[in-house]
Amino acid sequence: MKSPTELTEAFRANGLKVTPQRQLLFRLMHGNTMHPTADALFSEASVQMPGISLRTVYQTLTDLASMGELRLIDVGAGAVRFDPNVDDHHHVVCQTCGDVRDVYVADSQNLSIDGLDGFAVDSTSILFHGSCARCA
Amino acid sequence: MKSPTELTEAFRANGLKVTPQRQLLFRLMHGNTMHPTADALFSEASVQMPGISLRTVYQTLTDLASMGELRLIDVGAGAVRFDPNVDDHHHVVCQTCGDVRDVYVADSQNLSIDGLDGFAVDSTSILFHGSCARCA
DNA sequence: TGCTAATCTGCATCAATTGCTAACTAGCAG
DNA sequence: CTGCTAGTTAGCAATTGATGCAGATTAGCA
Ligand SMILES: [Mn+2]
Ligand SMILES: [Mn+2]
Ligand SMILES: [Zn+2]
Ligand SMILES: [Zn+2]
Repeated sequence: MKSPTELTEAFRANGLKVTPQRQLLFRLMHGNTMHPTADALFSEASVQMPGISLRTVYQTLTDLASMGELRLIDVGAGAVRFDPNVDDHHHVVCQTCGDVRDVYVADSQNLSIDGLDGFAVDSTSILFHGSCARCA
Repeated sequence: MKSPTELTEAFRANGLKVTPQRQLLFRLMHGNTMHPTADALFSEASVQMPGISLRTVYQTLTDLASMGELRLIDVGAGAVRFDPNVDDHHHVVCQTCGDVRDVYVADSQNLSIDGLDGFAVDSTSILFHGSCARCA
């Protein structure tokens, strides 16, 4: 994800306005490695800006995602996670505490795959399920 | 997934009863490659057994899953899919029509992975997103 | 044939997300 | 610096997928 300053530019360039709510979310997401849910972000944002709406959090995250600044991660349980890391990477989720961490997989393109005939693949997501060090 | 006859045995062995509703669902799921949702199965089941409850469909599918006879597949949009194929395999989903097909990935254990330190991995799911032949 | 624990149905509830709209405001034109 | 207006926000309703619950029903055994 771009920096808050760069996002300010990018939003205005797209005819979108830069509001205090959006700037706050730019800051909360920038460099965030927690893979937070919309609701978790809403809680954090509410500390600095009481009265901000959960709806606005969803809205802004969706905007950022459609601009390619965020990725949506579905770990198969509960709410979707938002990820400012748009590099090619994958995830591991702890099935006990729900923590999500980045995983980098080399040669994920060179897998020997059977069953993709007729399919044009756009993207691949690899999700590891397990137990983190703390929950071991 | 075991055959309807074998499941009848297995259910009784576990102290579970074998009802007409369950038998119907055993039959509908056996060899089913559609990766149906609970609701899709409910529709199919309702044809042969009007009045069957969606709640019963969920219940039975959950029972089968916890007996290891079914796998739950989350394709990241809409409802969970149920899969009688419990072999080690993965999936490709058409982002247009939602169709899900089996994919077999060789050497998925031998991936060169960075970021799993401290994590004990139980399972890995690989999901390919794309466009099927019909929706191309 | 009768008993009883398990099951089924139907409805309430829940969690996550999206739809809607009146009030508000960023950002530009004058 | 003002006023306008398209875009945004807050708050609440609605939707979707799934689970909780309880009274009526039934499989399976004595
Ligand atoms: Mn990530
Ligand atoms: Mn499958
Ligand atoms: Zn953990
Ligand atoms: Zn398709």
